Amino acid sequence: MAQTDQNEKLLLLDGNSLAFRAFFALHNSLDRFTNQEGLHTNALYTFSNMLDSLLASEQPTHMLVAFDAGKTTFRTKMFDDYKGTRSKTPAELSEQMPYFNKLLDAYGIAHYQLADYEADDIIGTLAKEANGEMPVVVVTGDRDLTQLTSDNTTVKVTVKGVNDVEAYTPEHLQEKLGLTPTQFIDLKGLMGDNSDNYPGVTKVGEKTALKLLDEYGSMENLYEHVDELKKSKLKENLINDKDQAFLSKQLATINTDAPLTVSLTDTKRQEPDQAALIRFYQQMNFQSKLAKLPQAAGEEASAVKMPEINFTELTKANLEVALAQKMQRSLVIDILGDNYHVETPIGFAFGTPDQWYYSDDLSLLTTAEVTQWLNDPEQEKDVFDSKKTKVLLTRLEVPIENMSFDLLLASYLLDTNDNSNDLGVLAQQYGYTDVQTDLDVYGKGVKRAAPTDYHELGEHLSRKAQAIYQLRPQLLKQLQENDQDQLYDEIEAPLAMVLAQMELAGITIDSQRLKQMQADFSQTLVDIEALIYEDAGHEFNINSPKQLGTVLFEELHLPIIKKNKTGYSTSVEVLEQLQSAHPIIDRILTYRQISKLQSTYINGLLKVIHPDHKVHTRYLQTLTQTGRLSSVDPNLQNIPVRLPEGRKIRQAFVPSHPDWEIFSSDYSQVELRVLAHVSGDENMQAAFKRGFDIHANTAMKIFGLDDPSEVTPDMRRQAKATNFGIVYGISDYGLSKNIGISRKQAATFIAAYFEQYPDVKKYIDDIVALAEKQGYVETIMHRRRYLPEINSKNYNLRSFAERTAMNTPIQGSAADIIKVAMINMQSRLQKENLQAKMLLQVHDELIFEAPTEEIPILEKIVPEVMDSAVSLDIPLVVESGHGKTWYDVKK
DNA sequence: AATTTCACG
DNA sequence: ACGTACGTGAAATTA
Repeated sequence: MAQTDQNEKLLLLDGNSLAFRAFFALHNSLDRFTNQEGLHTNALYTFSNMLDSLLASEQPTHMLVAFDAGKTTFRTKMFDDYKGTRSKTPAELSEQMPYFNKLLDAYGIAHYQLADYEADDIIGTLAKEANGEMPVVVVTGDRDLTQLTSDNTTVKVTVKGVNDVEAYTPEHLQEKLGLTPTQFIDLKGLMGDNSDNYPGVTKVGEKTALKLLDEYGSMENLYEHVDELKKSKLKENLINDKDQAFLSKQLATINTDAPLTVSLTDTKRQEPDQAALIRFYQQMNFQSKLAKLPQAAGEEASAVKMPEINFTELTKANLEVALAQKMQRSLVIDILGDNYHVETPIGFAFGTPDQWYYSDDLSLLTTAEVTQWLNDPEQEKDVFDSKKTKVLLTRLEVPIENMSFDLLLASYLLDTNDNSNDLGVLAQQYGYTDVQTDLDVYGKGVKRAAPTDYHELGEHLSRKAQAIYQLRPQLLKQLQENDQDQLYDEIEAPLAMVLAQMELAGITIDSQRLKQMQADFSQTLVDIEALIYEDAGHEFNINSPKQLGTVLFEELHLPIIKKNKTGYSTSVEVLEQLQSAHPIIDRILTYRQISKLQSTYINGLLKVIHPDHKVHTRYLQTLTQTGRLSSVDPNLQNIPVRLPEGRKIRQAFVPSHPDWEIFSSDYSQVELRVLAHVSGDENMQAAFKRGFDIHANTAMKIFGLDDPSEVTPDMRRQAKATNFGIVYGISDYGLSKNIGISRKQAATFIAAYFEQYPDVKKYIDDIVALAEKQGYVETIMHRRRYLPEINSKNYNLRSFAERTAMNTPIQGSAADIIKVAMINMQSRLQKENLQAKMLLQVHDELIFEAPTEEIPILEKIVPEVMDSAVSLDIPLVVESGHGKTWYDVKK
């Protein structure tokens, strides 16, 4: 036997199966992946990424990609209907198939197909040949190939998408299914294969087949003893389908003696042909792949580089010429990081495709010429992020009007999934490839900086401006086609300006108050720490779930309630169940609570206070999948309120002037009201129209009570959880876990709920069906969320998509409503000439500061504006409160 | 960079 | 037979 060379390794890929996986991995962005010739490229793109990552992780010296040769094989001769029910390969994939070989040639990787044989047989034959020569790794999307696994061969099967693989060795196969590789074939023989369309034994699926094999070892032995089985349907089926079973087994068996015209030596990897690779990437429009090529090749790539554009430096001398005519222009102002409240721009560019102007001299922005242009409501400005642009210019004390197109906002509305904050990435997705990403030009981490070459900065800024200009018509048209132009024009675009003002206003922090709390908490933490160490018998890091797990479950031997990926779970949920078991638990819970407040809220907030004594959050308007805002740096949408200790943090949020107050209004039960509206459920609508307590009302209904007085607090609590559950896309298991009842009882609740609110049930069923049919769901304002996984065969993915199909129209419509209210509110404050300022939004709540004398006015107009934001079948109810600090705002 | 935990609606 | 609530952001530890 030949000596096994430690360094040699053969990698065999199942080409067709992986091409399929690659195609469907990016199926939802199919139309974004086309090249200049209109060829779809998604499968090729994913496949080439897959190659890169496999080459890096496996480092094979030998490699071959096997493909199926055609429709007919020796198997179809044995069984006419073999793969007979396979649906036709989508045309968008077929057209890509010829290019896989070109790609592999450029990579220097062998590929092979053989008439009458499938890719499996080629792989099996080569794997056998390599036995004793070098180890083999097979990568496929098809679990059937696990029959090839041996001491020499590992079979990696893609789990989801293309990046996750499950590695099958004989040991793993044994562990997972209790089978040897040979028994796997018997498994297929007994159970058949739906996708390959061979039958196996009637009514025998994986479970039954595994049981039989566990008992009898093989199909042959099973049939020798089939008479001994006791009389049953199973026995009958086994006997009747015996021939079918053995035929299926034959079909499932991979032929490891295929008459290949290639051998192991032909699979040796060749040097990649860089020039061919570059040509291929260019033909396919894979800009990101071009960019990642090694240096030498990269230079070659940029030698054939992007088309020319006209850009020149803006100076005092050409300023007047640059802005001479009134016209639509695009404008780009760049900073290196994310925080436009503190960073200084590195440069800007504006103009039209005829001529772009750029500069890093910010003082040019404050010249009369530029200011006049920016401030002219008759001249349209196209930008990438209008809120950011507005804030940066405001900080430079330059007013701006009429940013009529915001590429970032528009693309977010079109598809929340494929949105990106990097213009370069986004432009590429829309097939516009003449612009680099910020990552490419500015770098990342400590190396992030403006290019040393000023000209290069100018080109990048100009190309970005050009991309905005060129994408505008395309995106506006798509918005119109989606019936989303109102959502853009009347909600998101004006909201961006409102948010800019709120962020700029900021909210004042009483840092003395925070520091005082900091000192108190420090002392408390030291005290509890000592007690915990005493309980444990030694010191350890309480903040480390790992160390805490060791102390609780190995040293103190407390019962293990739940595990996670890395070990024992120590979450509140678990600790609460252990509370009675040991005094250390209560102390840990207190420690956790205080240390959370200390690190996230006290220290966290102190870190981000500006010299004006305020924090200026950034609202991310284009992030969430539902249309909500999110808040970062700091997050002001999760300031503690539920527990009394944490709630005190709110005492540090104060008005910016003495004799002013904090004022706040929130919607009462918006999401359930939205549900009542969109479902049209009469019972639920009646409860809201009559002003009932909705949770008590639900309690009466599901517990079958006649009078609200019979509702106990616990019944109301359970009904409330059920109401929430419905909004989240309920399951009996989830509800039972949440309110601590049995699953069966939870199921009864849900059934009673649907009986009492029948149209809610109907709505849930209908919206899922609609999502399956059209691939997306919508809010009342036509905000869209695509759910590509709604028809997935994977139960988890599909279930998740179904729950989001139910939840998104509700959460998203509530977001629509408060956004409208915010826009109306801002103009109302201006119209009434009030000093009051809108400062924060927390999903269903708006927070203001105002001189004390304006509070009575706010008490009238804020609820008025909020409850009239949209007109629903049921009224919207708003509750308000005010006080010296945010803490003192009680409703 | 990933994981765990916990704060909010 | 299977594994579950929806949407977020930040801090700390660990790898």
